[in-house]
Amino acid sequence: MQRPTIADIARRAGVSKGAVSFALNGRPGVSEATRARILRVAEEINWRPHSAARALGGARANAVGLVIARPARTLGVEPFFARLLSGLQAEFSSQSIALHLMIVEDTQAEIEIYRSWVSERRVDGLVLIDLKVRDPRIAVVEQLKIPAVVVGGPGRHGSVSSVWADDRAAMLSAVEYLAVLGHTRIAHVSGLPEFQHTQRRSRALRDAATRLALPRARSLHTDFSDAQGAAATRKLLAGAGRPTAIIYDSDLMAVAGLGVALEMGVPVPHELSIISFDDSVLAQLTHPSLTALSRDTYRFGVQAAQAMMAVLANPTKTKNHKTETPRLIARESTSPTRN
Amino acid sequence: MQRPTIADIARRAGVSKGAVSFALNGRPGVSEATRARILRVAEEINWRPHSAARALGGARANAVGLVIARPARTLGVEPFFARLLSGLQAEFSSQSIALHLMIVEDTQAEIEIYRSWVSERRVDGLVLIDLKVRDPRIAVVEQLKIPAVVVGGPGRHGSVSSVWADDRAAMLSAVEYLAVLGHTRIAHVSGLPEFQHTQRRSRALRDAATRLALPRARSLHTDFSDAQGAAATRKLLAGAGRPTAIIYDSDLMAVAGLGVALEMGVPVPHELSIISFDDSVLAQLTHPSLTALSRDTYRFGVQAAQAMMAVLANPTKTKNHKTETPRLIARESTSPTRN
DNA sequence: TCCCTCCACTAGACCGGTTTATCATTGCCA
DNA sequence: TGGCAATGATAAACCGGTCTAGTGGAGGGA
Repeated sequence: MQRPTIADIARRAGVSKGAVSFALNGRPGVSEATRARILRVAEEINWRPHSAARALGGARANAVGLVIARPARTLGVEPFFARLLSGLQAEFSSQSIALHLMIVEDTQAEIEIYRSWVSERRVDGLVLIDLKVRDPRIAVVEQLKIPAVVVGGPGRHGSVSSVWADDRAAMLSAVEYLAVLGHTRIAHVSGLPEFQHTQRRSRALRDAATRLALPRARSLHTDFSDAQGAAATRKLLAGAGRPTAIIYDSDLMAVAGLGVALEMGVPVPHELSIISFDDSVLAQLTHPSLTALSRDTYRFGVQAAQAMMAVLANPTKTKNHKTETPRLIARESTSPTRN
Repeated sequence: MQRPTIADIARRAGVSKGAVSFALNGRPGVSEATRARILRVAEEINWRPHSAARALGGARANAVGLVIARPARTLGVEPFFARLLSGLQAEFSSQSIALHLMIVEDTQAEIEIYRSWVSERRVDGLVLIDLKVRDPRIAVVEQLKIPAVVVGGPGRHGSVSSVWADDRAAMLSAVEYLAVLGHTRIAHVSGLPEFQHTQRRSRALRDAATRLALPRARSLHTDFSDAQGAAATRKLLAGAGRPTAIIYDSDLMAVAGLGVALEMGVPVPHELSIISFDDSVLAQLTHPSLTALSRDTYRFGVQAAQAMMAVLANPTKTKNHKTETPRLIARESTSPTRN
């Protein structure tokens, strides 16, 4: 027999298709005895649901969509994505939900994909990452009426649930730590300025600088690449009155920056302290190892997935989940100023 | 109006559903004039195909499945996966094919997922990675009659297409390079022994050792984690007659090994040369930077995707695609022996 | 005993496409 | 002019489920 269908089950069990459907989906309408018999027959002939047929009737796709709008190569270089992805997937897997993944060039293409996935019923929900300032995707998912979770709030994301970490508090703790060590000239090599988390970090730095009366606390924007991270470092270290401490928005850039410093003959940590705003093996394997604002990105992914499943279960109830604040792990790349 | 269907188009264009279907799929059965009119109406009411309805009729799912059977966390740590994934996805995206991704615990679970995806028509094809010796998945995909591509042949993968790199030649080039530099005690910190590529590399090392009359050419197996890479290094360096060169099966382990060597006071490259059997920023950012067998993993992913699409286009025609052989890029971690 | 309700189950419509069988025209050739 | 094939289009079946309206029979209360 080709692929068994519920009609086959119905015939063998001597009942109707409807009864089989009820039995297989655990809903009332059949007696326990009949249900057991139907389930046994289904097992016997190794029946599997046909997702397409189910979806036609308006049922779940059992998949969640994730679109990444960055150059495809960065996915491979940036550890953050891979770890987030594995956390997301691990949690979804436990509910047999697959991840529908696509990498596109820009936000406009991302929105197109959302529209087509939703209209084709390919996914039950969407996970949005890299929340931007005035992000156009928010309006789109609200209009499409599809359950969604934003990774990286809180911000203006309307009625959409979010999962976020307190970047501001993390940045403040890093600056205060450096201030206690005697640093006054602190620089920040940040990511793309249109991202909300980049803005929050930059703003936190400015606020802390004002409060602690630190001069020259400035943020240099990059595209998150190691190349631009290195270039920013070179620029910072070449100028007069160079910083005694640099905070990098990713471990990749921090490692690149460390390389530049050593290459330029600036000893770390003796003349330059380095903090990475993200932790991974990368930060731990360098010499000196990097002081980092550490959080469990894998777990962050797990929490995002849980938030998604909560919204799927009850689309009307949205919520902002605050996750653990990245906390400073002091390693070898920071020390008191010599002064 | 709710979601427009072809029935809506048919009504507005004054034709039948069948004609609309023919027109939209560019097949004969309608005149050019009618086709143009139908397409215009479809455009007007912003019609999108309903993938589920299509799939019911036996059409394409426009998605390819990838299951990774390793602990979810390694996906985030191992740069190889992420780069492969981005290459795959980039190529698939160009044909609007999505990647259906799932991470599972073991091969058995992986096989279960294959069965359910295929029977639910969720995917048009499968990409298999981490080919093992006598891999049970091969028989499964052949039995399921689903187009598949194995990443990392050649080996016993029956009628399934494969994409592979010549690990053997790469390993030989690395060993010969070390031999020319005067190294005679060469060790190999490898990955899981059940993987075919691990075996090919170990065997190539043994063969080269025999041919070049090198004593003590041995392979130590690990699980690819940085922890086991470090442990293997510690073991190698602590013993008497320690190796003067170590080849690591991944850049992650190589970086971890480098850390151990420096920690144990073994200067690199003066007393120990290190080669990484995989290249990435990781290998380039360390000090000293790592000599590596480099290949474009992103491109490897692109080629795997192309092979997949070739099989999708013509399932009967399978082929083994050999990709570029990793070539040695000499950096700072290798030098002649002092002798 | 009659009527009503509840339960277990059935028949069949339905979801949105694809595909096949059929039909009406038209054009061509003998 | 008749016969036949090719063309353009239609109606209806079909894919494999879900879901709703409806049916028959058992049980309970008056």
